[in-house]
Amino acid sequence: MKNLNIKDIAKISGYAVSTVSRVINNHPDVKDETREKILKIIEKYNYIPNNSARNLKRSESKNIGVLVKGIFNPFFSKMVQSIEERIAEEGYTMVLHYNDENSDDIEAAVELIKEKKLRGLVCLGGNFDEFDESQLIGLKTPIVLTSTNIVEKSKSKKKFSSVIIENEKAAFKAVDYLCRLLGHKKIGIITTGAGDRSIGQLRFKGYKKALKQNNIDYNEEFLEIGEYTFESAYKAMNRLLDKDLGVTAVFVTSDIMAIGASKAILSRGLKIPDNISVMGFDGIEYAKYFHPSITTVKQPQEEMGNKSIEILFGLIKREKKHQHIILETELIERESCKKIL
Amino acid sequence: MKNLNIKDIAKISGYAVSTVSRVINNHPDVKDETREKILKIIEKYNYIPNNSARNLKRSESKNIGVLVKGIFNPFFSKMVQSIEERIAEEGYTMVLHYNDENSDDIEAAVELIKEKKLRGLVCLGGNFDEFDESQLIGLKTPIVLTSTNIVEKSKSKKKFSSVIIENEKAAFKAVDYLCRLLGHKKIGIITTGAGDRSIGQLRFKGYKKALKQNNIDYNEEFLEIGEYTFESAYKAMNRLLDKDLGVTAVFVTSDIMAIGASKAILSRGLKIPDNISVMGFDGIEYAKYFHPSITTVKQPQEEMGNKSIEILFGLIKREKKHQHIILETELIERESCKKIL
DNA sequence: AACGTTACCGGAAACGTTTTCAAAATTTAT
DNA sequence: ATAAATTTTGAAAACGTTTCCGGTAACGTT
Repeated sequence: MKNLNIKDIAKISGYAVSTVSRVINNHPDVKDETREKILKIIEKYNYIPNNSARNLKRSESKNIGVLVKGIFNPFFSKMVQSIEERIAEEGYTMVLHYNDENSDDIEAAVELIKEKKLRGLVCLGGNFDEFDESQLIGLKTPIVLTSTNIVEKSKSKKKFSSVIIENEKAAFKAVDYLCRLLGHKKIGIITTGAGDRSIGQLRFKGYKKALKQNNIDYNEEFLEIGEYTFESAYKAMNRLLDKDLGVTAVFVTSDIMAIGASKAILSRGLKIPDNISVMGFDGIEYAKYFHPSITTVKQPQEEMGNKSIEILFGLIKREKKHQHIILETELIERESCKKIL
Repeated sequence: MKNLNIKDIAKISGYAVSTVSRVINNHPDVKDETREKILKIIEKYNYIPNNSARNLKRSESKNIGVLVKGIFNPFFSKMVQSIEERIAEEGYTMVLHYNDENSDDIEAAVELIKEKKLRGLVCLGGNFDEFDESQLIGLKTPIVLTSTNIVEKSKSKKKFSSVIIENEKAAFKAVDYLCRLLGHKKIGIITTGAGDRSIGQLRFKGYKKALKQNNIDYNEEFLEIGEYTFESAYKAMNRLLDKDLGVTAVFVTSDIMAIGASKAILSRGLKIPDNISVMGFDGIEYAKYFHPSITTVKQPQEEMGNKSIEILFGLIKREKKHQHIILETELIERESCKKIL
């Protein structure tokens, strides 16, 4: 029992192929009565239009790409999930691609678009700062950059959309909280460091700014660099502790890493927050269920995902123009930070 | 500068369309010299074949579906990632679909296959026990079921492949360890409970069997049911604790849940493992970095992913038949369990 | 009654490939 | 050298849709 095609349906129903086509695309030019009839037959014979043929004909696919940077960060998993939902709802299909830590993101994006004939692309994370916008110039495929280090270039014609948080500002908020409200003076930092304008470095800037504002000298001994993994942060924290600097707090620029760092602290028999306060970043669920639960700066994940896909569809349907959206973060006070005595 | 098609390349190169087609599909029937020439031109003009057209013509796509059950379990994220890699390597594209907790998995699978014209499908998790194999009967699309509750039906013609662990046995191992090696007698259990033959229930059986083997009576007060989330396990553990049964250990049938449960214990000021030992299941990375790190039964995630995709490609290329593979689990001793005094 | 509109429908030409079949070119055998 | 076998190529027919371009039928208007 091979799959039926539109011709079969046409034959069975007694109408022409074009009419059947019109009903599946619910084109207005068809009488209600015949629409009914044809739909009934389609239903009965369980006919599913061949997508390749459609796409070929329309020379466009119903594929939306999601390019996610970095391995295994639950921060993204959640977003991917809700994005997939929305994509499916709209009748599109999601093609997901992971991009490893050290590959050129913009290149991967362009490649993906061309190869998979994408209708749109959302990039989750990654380094998109100093890329050459001219690479995007031929593409009519809309791109939205989410949770990246992009910064709005004032006058340039927008070739993409973005939805981001202000990393520097958010980091400032976190560290300022540590200094000003909780009275810490010796604050370590564990961040990530690929590129001068990477997210990790942006957050690092916020850290320094907060120190300065609170009249604390920055000491580069307090800085350790890691990657977005438990393990690397665990090691980084151990290095920091080994230096015996007497830090009373540490700002870790991702929750995953904050957990790794906390584990290192706890494993040495130190107490959180009694001996050291730990401040995370991201707002993943894990952080809440660590013990002690981790104080963090929450990025509005759901909103970021929703907004991104909303913008993307606006673009695809040509109802809207490119936009740059900045979302607010929220400091969530939990158990891992406390006032210094 | 619109995209070139095969005709353009043919024209430019001076060969016929069919010859160009042969070189892109590296068909043997073409002289090395002309292959070279044509490849050079393809390269130069950056020609990418139109997938829709190919698929249409070959009446098959290069899409491989991955249907993952349940929301947000890092246990799966990792597998998805490595699966995606392998799929991409083979020149296929992954279409990922999440299936929520309470939908019919087999139905979703069949739907997905038809709609997206999949070349193969791997299902991660889900309930596939008592499904009607006849639903698969028309499909030539190979399916491999991974990490599901499927059990090999002896004589039935295989309509699918599977790669699983023996849940009951693995759970037995965990609980037996608690009883026999560590001397616990009052052991709570938190598991999941959709359906009588769900994974959670299989593990529950292993729990009961271990108790029996160690001459411990099963008391149904010791059982709490939850879902695969931190939150639900957190609550379940609190319910269990509220009953004041004097449990000295608890077996939680997923690491995510074990963490939620641990958090509940710790939040009450109880110590792990001094007051209560916690045994997890799955072997996700987070369990290692929780404090105390959680003793668990590790499923070989990477191997499961690799094996699944290997089988799938064997099937797609018709080099192999359906297989049912059972992988071994490993009990990883960490800090959360200790001998009873 | 004749006309112009409008609503609905059908025919057929694309879309960009792969593949079959046969022809042309080349090699090998005689 | 010629024939036979082999390798390499080209022409053209699909694959299953969408859509343009007309055509018919039904309707209202004068």
